[in-house]
Amino acid sequence: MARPQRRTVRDIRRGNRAVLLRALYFSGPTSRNDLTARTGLSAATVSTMTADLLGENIVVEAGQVESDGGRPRVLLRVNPEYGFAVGVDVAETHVRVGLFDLEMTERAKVDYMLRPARHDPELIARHILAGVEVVLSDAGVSPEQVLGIGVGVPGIVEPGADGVIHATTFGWDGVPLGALLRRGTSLPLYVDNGAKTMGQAELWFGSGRGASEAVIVLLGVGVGATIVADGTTFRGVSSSAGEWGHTKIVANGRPCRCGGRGCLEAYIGIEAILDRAGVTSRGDWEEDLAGVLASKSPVVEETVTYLGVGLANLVNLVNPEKIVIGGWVGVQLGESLLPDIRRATAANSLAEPYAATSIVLGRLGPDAVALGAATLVLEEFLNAPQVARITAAG
Amino acid sequence: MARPQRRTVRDIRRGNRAVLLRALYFSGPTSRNDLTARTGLSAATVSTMTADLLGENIVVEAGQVESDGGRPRVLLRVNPEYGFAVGVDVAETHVRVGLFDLEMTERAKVDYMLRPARHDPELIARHILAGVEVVLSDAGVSPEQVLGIGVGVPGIVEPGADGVIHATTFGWDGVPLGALLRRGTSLPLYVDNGAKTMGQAELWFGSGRGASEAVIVLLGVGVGATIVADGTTFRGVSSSAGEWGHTKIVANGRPCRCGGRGCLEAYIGIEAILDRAGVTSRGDWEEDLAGVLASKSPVVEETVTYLGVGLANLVNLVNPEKIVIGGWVGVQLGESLLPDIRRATAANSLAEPYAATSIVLGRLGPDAVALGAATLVLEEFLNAPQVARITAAG
DNA sequence: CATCTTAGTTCAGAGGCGAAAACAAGCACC
DNA sequence: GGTGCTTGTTTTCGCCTCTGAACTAAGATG
Repeated sequence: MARPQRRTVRDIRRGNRAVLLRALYFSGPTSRNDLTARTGLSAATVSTMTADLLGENIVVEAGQVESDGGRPRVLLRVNPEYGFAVGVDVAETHVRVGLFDLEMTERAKVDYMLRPARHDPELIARHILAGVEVVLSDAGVSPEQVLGIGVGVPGIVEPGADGVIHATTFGWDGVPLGALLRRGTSLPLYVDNGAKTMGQAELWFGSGRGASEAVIVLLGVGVGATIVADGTTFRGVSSSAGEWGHTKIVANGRPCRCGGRGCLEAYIGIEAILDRAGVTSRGDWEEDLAGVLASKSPVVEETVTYLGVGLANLVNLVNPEKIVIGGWVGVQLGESLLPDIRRATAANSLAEPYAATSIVLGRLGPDAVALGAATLVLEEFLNAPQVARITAAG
Repeated sequence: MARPQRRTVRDIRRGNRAVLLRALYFSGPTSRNDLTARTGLSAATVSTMTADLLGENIVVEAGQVESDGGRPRVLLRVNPEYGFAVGVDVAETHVRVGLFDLEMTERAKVDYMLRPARHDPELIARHILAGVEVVLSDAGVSPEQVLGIGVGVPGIVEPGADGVIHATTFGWDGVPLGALLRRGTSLPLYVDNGAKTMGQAELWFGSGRGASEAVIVLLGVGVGATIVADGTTFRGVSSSAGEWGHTKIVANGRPCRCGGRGCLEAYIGIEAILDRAGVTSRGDWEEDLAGVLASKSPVVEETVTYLGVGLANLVNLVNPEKIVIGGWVGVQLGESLLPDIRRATAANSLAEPYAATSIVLGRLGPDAVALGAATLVLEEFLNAPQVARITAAG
């Protein structure tokens, strides 16, 4: 029942151009000849299309490589300075703004600390807008060169132009962050859930690279997941798909801060782990968690079991080829306990889907949220790179 | 990271043809004029394309309708007799083979009872092949008119041409049913999990009609789900996605026939319900369940709660616009308890995704498995209806 | 019967792709 | 250095698809 759209001959060009650009982007420096093989396009088409892209400065030459006996291949690659993307991570404790070139190399960044419980939407919007100006001037990039701004936020982001957010932890219920930002900038905006942007980052540049069906889970203060179907983030009807943390693993179990009972997050969220271990934190959760892990307390094993149950449910329901465990809690747990986590998952999932899944740790650090947010911009660029742009760089 | 394919001008035609045919199929009798509006194609294209389709007998005229003042519109529709599809339901107690025309009207059917525990693959394959011959001759349809055979089976079906099946309840572990059938017929074969074919049927012709993001759950002896993403069944990497019945809702809970503990199926599968109610069945499960429901035993409320938890997990994780409850247990429960089920689901899911979801009962009876299996053939036909076929009908 | 209205068809033109020919640029060898 | 060989890239040409516009079809109306 998929609803295909009508197509016209122009769409072909656009689509093939995206295919070509993606191949170029992900294969690194590549010759035209290789591109015909990789894309399946004819040499003629590759030739004319690369000529266009070179003319628009989207693609640049990148040296030559000799070919045994014949004319050397000219290597091409996407011009990393054709444009830039801003990635923003709005977290509980800080707002981070990063500027990335098209290769996703960070060119500048700036942090704004948030006083606890100070999550005024206006303030956050001001931080973001100020941050954008700062990173641009730090890196010497002009606004015209920026392809867009991606923002990762906690909570659920409604689909639509206003970027309306529901984030219980912030006390935000229906905050139109996108609209607030729109007042201060005319650049394209992409607002998405932070777990999803992190997932996007791991999918494109981290441990999930190349996977077409995957789940990237984020274990931190909150617990979330990004479900990737057919290579793209699965969003569901109102963009909240992947709320794994509040799926129930114990009917009528421990109370959760969401108001429910028995949520996964109520067992393996960092606060839950510490609580179950009887630790009263003095502020440094990472240290606290390390202490629990070192203690050989039964809480560790229980945590692994609960996580295994949660992961197994994903294995059964989603049947991914890869599960990436990210977030700082996830990585800290996984470093020592990955085999146990795998075992616990296997014990709770069906044999066939479990056999098809590999469970790995995330590779990107906590900056992945901002990187992933910038990747939203990159994705758009790779999908529809047709607007001719004027750049000073090159 | 979706990987688009290169396209050539020919693909446009194929794609637009599919768009047109789908519009024609789902809008019923439609004029060319309406089709231009519905498909977005130009009148010229619609004209030439419908001429082709009429010439191939895929589409036929279906009367006229006057248009105020001008030339009357000629109505067109898909020729229901252009081809036929066979749908097969392989269940624990029987094998059912149905023949459907393109409008999915059943033209003939035949049942083969299976003795309990008699699930020899060869036997089942023979039943299916014999059944195909029977329904064809009963309906007076020749094999050349059949577009394909869809088969719904229990258990997990590996992707690939051999249709390899893992069905614990049948004692099948790696049975290549597709290959077995291939020996006896040269018609196109589509083998899929029965819960998925039922889901497909509800999605196309039942309560799920028109939904793009949906979940169709099947409650019966087993418990399963079909996850629909962007209008198509989501299969995961090895085609086993949707194994909802063995997701855990009580870590370390009741033992399940799958060997695990705390599976949803161990609470709301029919055997589990009866067991929890202390009923020792004398064979008629439907009656037993009716008895339990009438008894006002606390088991009923518990069952609703467990189901609510299971559904809530789907709401949170998948964020569907619609959940369809199917399967005979599902319908029997839902008939009296749907409001309670909704309440239990709401209590265990996040507010935003719950608000976006409507929970409804399935509309199609137990025949939906075979119908859905036939729909696999129909789907293929609507996607790529390009092979010119010779038919006697029309 | 002339005119109006709406439906459907035909035709010319633009834009796309691919096959193959042509061109480019090295290497090897005499 | 010239000649042929090999491989990479560009150009040419034919075929295909879509669309807009002109055109034909068919009924209603007065």
